[in-house]
Amino acid sequence: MEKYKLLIVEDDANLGHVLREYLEFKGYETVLCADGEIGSKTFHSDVFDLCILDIMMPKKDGFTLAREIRVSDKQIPIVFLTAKSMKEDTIEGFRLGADDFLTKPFSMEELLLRLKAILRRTTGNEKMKSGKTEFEFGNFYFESTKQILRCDGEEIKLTTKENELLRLLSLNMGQMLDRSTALKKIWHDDSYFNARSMDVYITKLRKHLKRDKNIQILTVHGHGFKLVQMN
Amino acid sequence: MEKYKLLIVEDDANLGHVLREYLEFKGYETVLCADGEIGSKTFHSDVFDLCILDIMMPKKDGFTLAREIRVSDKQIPIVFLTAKSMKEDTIEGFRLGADDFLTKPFSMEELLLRLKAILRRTTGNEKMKSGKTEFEFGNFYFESTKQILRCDGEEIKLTTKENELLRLLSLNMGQMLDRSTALKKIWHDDSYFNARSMDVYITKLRKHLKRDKNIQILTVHGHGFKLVQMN
DNA sequence: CTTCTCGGTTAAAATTGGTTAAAAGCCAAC
DNA sequence: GTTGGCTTTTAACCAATTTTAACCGAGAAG
Repeated sequence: MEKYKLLIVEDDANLGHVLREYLEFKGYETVLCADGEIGSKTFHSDVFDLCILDIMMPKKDGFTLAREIRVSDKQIPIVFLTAKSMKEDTIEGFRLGADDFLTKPFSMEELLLRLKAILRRTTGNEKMKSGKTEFEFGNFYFESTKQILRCDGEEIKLTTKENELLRLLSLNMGQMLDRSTALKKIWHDDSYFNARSMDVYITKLRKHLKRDKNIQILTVHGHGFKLVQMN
Repeated sequence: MEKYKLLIVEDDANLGHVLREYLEFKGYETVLCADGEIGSKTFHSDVFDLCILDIMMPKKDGFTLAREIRVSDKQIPIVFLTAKSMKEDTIEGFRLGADDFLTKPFSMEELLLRLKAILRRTTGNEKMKSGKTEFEFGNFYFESTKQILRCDGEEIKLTTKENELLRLLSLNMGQMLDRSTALKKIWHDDSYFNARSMDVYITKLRKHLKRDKNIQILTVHGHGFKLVQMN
């Protein structure tokens, strides 16, 4: 059984520590970041199922971070923690696609209940992201831990980069995968040459995916790519 | 029952001695290092379950050491000891993925409780690392203390290096083993020739592992290797 | 329609890894 | 000490992966 992976961004070391301890004890995998900037870097270099963001933080506040996160990921649930129950905050937060709000102080039990509710809701749609390693689409069966793409009994061995790129595309099946998101997660740097390199790998993947013409990588000009099933 | 193995890095000889004495009495195996540099060397040449690092130390402070440790091992729990309850320290520590903080003076009982909590949490995920000497995967049974790899009643005698490399891979079954981590732990130095030597041993291990085609060493280009079970 | 940017494809270059064999090192028996 | 067998390192060559480069075409903007 896979664990959900949570990104916690909280500058109060005590609260952060307590959150982390409690949620890990409850069976979640967590990554704790001490401010918004670190939170941003961490988000862009890993895959999470949910984000818990404090609003008031040094360097980069929770709303700004959420806005950034939404650019790369339209769906990931975001829960805000806020010290005062300011109405403006609440409104702006929901506008950004917040999935929940907790006003400090809150009980750990309450947080847990809400997380469960959100994950139950979203898991229905698209399943756990972080731990997902096997995908099925068209005639393909893709096992990313083994770096293997199967198609009608045939076994295609993928190289490391092919594998990572196809995994990101599969995680976002039907949705657009942003160019710079992919570059940051796989090449760890969004530069001209890495972008060209990524194009080369898109070509390679398209060649592999030719085995089922219903599965295609569409390009969203100026923004990214999208893995889709045509039927 | 195996013992957990703790790395203690503490420059105060008295405190270090007390810590060591107490924790060994409580059933842990410990290695005590007197400064950050020795701590670094020791970490890279053995396998531990948890690190206890003093922050202020001569030659190399605890944070710098933690940063180094995190490069090779993203998971190992790190507990910091700090003389003053400086907030900056705390924040920087958590950023690095600290699992706990203790401000001196602390009671041995408190330390013990916290260690137990952390080890209970992490042992769930990935089991005790340091003391594990026997592994089972596919048709193989690998006894690293005896340097023997068994497969269907057949007994393959491993050389020292083959044995150490297979042990590291087995400890990280399914996860990537970083090239430089392996080089530091087995060859004690990450250099060009040692890297080539390691490649030779990967070839040797692959030959041995051919007996069960479901067990494979995958290469993660530019980063390392991964022992996986294909079914 | 023209121009400019962005992406697609292919091939060459650079880097990294795999395999084999020979050389060097080590250790124990004689 | 010397010999012989085994382990480890070095070296050379080859193969795979990734990056860079060049060229071309499609799509957006004016």
